[in-house]
Amino acid sequence: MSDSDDSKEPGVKGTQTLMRALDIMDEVIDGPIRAADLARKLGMSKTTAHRLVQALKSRNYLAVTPDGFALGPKLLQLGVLATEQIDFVRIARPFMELLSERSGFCVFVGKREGDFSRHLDRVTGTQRLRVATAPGDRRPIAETGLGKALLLDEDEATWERLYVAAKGGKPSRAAINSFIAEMRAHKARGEVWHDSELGDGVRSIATPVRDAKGQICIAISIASAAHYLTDEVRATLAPQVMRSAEQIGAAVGYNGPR
Amino acid sequence: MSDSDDSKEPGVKGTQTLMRALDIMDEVIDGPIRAADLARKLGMSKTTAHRLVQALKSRNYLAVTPDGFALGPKLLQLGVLATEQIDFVRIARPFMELLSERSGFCVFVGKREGDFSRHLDRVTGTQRLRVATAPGDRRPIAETGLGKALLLDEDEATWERLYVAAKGGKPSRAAINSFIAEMRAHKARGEVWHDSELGDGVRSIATPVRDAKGQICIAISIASAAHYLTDEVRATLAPQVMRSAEQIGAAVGYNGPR
DNA sequence: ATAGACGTTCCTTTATTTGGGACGGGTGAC
DNA sequence: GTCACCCGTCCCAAATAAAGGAACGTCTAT
Repeated sequence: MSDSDDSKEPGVKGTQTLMRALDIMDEVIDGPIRAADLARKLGMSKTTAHRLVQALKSRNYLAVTPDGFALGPKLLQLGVLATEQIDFVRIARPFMELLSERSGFCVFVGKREGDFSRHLDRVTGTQRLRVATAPGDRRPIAETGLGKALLLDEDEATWERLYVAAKGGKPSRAAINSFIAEMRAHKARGEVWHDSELGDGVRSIATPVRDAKGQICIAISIASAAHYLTDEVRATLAPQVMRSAEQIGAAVGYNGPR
Repeated sequence: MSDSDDSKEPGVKGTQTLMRALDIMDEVIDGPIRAADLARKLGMSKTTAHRLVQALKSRNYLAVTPDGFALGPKLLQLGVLATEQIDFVRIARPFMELLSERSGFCVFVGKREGDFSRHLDRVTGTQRLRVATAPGDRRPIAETGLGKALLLDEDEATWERLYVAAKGGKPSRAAINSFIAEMRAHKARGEVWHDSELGDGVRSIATPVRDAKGQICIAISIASAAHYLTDEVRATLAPQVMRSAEQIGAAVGYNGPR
């Protein structure tokens, strides 16, 4: 299965050897595979497949198993280091710009910091009215759409705790239950539809982005005044936001629910 | 930091392009680096470095940052998948065989399973007297040398809990304290020196193996009758066991304490 | 304004990679 | 038991792919 490599990648020229080796890596992703099978699948001679596989193995990018070649230990190392080096914001940027351009709204990205959400970056849309939230802002996580998106994987006890924390005082039982009910709806939808409780008429659509481990690492959102982001507009935009989040997820290695 | 790649790797022939690309990956491991610097460091023309870097980037093995090139999102994906595919036992095998050959003793490998340690594999040494533990055996984790090695990163409360669990009944406070004191010594040494409390005269030297995340993933041990594994022999073998564990760690991507 | 550094593109030469072919070993069928 | 088939491995001549010199545009620091 997997996608047969039909597409003639535009690929940089003058790197056939490298590209073929990386093609091999892509095949091995699907599980251990025999060198001879690689040659067939990728349309190269047995000799070439053999040579590349040996090279990859000598660098520990591949490991030998009784079932053929599998991903090697070097990838464990690189994977961990990549996690430290990768800057999710930078990767997300181009997708955010695209989303902003298409929708005309401001797009935000943020991550969780303990019980808070930190706004990391934004792309200002063409909209005249701008939401004031600036990169760097930190807000109680249960208070913002972005924050709530970051919480979709948490359990209800955590939702309650953070909601209470966000409210500072002691919200009524009814308020808490109402919040949890909303969160359930967001979770079911996979996307947060947020109306600010501050009465400033700010509305947002926020969606979590998942990393290679399937965990929520950041979230993106579109925010504007309810005047612009009407129910109707929201219904139109919601799928777009979600698609953008999915694309960013794919860019950071998310493989989809498994 | 890291070994400068001075050595003319024996490397498979007919893969210059691939090797150079992987050399680039190795350089990028140390942090974002500029294409021109890569060309200098690796002794290739700026053009070549540029071409390879572009190719790597097009496959998401590298990402662009303001500071140069960094590890890319593809590695996140591969890292996670590799974790699932990699068979620690298979990787450890050759090192265990070497250790067994050099020391003459039985070598074991095992992993943690909750509150138990599971023996996964062994290499039978030249020793006539063999320790009965067979692959597949499961023992209370605080009861074996291998198990204790797997616990070196745990806190003292956990040590106590597992010791009590291993003892079944309620060991005396003195026994518990003595166990914890021993564990402290093992931890400081980075290696477990174990004498069976079962009175069967079994002795072992066990050392944890760390994975790419620095976490203890498996442990290896040498075990034999105290008659063979005398204090003197143990002192000689201990460093060998530790070196083997370190080599296995390196093979699974451990980067050393950071 | 100038000099240096970086990223990028183009083009020719060269050396690297390619793949056919052959060998040895292992496995299963007959 | 022999035979046929498929695997991984090795060798070598041919040809293609990759190397790198040179030149350009841009940006920054001097």
